[in-house]
Amino acid sequence: MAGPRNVQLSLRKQPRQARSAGLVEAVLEAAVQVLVTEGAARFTMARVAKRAGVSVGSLYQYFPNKAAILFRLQSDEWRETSQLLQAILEDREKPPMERVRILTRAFVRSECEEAAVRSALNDAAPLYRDAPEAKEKKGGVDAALQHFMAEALPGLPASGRDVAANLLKMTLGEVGKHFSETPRTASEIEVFVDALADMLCAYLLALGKRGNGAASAAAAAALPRQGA
Amino acid sequence: MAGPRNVQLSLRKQPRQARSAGLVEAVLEAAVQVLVTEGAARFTMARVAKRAGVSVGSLYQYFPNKAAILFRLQSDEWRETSQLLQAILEDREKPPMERVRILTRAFVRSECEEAAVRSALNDAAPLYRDAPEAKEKKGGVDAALQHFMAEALPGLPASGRDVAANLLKMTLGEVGKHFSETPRTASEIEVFVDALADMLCAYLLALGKRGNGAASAAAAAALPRQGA
DNA sequence: GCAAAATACGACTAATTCGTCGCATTCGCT
DNA sequence: AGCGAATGCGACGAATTAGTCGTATTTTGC
Repeated sequence: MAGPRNVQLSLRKQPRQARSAGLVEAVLEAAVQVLVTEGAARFTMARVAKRAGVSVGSLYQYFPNKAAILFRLQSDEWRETSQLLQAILEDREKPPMERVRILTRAFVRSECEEAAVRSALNDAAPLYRDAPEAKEKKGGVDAALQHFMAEALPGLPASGRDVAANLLKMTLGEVGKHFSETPRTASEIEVFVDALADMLCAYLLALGKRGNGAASAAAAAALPRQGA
Repeated sequence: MAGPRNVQLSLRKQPRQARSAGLVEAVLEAAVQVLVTEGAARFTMARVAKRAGVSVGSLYQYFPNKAAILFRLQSDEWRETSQLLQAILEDREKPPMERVRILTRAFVRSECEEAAVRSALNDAAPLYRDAPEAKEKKGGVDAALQHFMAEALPGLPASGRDVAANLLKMTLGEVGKHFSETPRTASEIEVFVDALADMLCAYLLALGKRGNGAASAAAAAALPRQGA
């Protein structure tokens, strides 16, 4: 198998003074810019340091290695979009299907707005993907999605809802990745986002109509419930 | 932006003698093994040469650079799955929705069977992604998909069919990628593949109903929900 | 103001890796 | 056999880069 051996992703030292906190901020900002302007392959500690107006040694005061910086950037992105999506899912004012539509729009839009960063981060993902810290970091929306599915498809057994929730998350995430990787015009995006939302809604509606099918419940039982 | 500058992906020289043709084969096979056992990051010309029992210089006789080998592997994969999917799409014996289901199954299954190679190739993709040769190489299934959509959704305008076809391809491809990257048990895969097929079928059916009820109503009736 | 701790610096090392080049070997052919 | 072309070889040069370490500077607590 593959995999770098540097598995330390957490901060090496907490910044205690104001200047060091500022330094960390500057580094993260510079890292984004290096990623965007140079691409993942040319993302280098030296380049980040130069762009941040800081020395290489200072970088290593707070980040144990290159992967740690990239992982931090990815984590921040995840947290932000996670909150965004969560808020949409929990807005009980709107009917479920409309929420799905809004969610899709919001997600793909955000993916496209920051396409350059996301795409470069994806390219760099192998560097931190196998680290233990990275394993559990993505479960922000899961709980909200669970609740949403329970609300939208009450007739379905919990196992079936889990499958649907996972499929939804997976589809949205992966297709979103694709959007960040291949540039499109605004109008193309509009069209595709609508189609994507159509697809997701059609699936959920079909599930709802089918109600609690025995067959799907049995099949879904093979899947481990998520959460916790 | 990003991007390596080596844009030469085609063979540097055609092998004219039997031994050189064998060498190219050995190299490609060794490349796959290096990719699988060492991962994309440690994919090196020296390692490929060693594994193939060949010298570095010989590698460069036929491949202008590292990216060329990787691109060749990717192209071969594309060609193979392309043919597989095309055959399924063109099998007019079966009703359209069943074809979608079979297609989904076949695609995800192939993605999982060679998960290690595919995943590593994806990690290495940035090396050859931006090359001009890579731009147009993926259009193998497009024509077959067009025909299929025309057959399955005759009531829809051509533009709508194009969007749907693209969304289908995109979804299948990206979700497939996800399957190759995150290992799962066989039963988990079964469940997800069924759900994915459900989603795609639900989408197509919804499109059919919206566009023109008559022709696609027949297709709707043929929806096989294969549980168990 | 002063000592100790925190922070910042950047030259340097060690390692890796791409791709070349001149020379050796084998093949196809007469 | 023997000649030219094709093929194979691998040491080597050049470039890049992750991460360290001893030293210099700044801040904090008093």
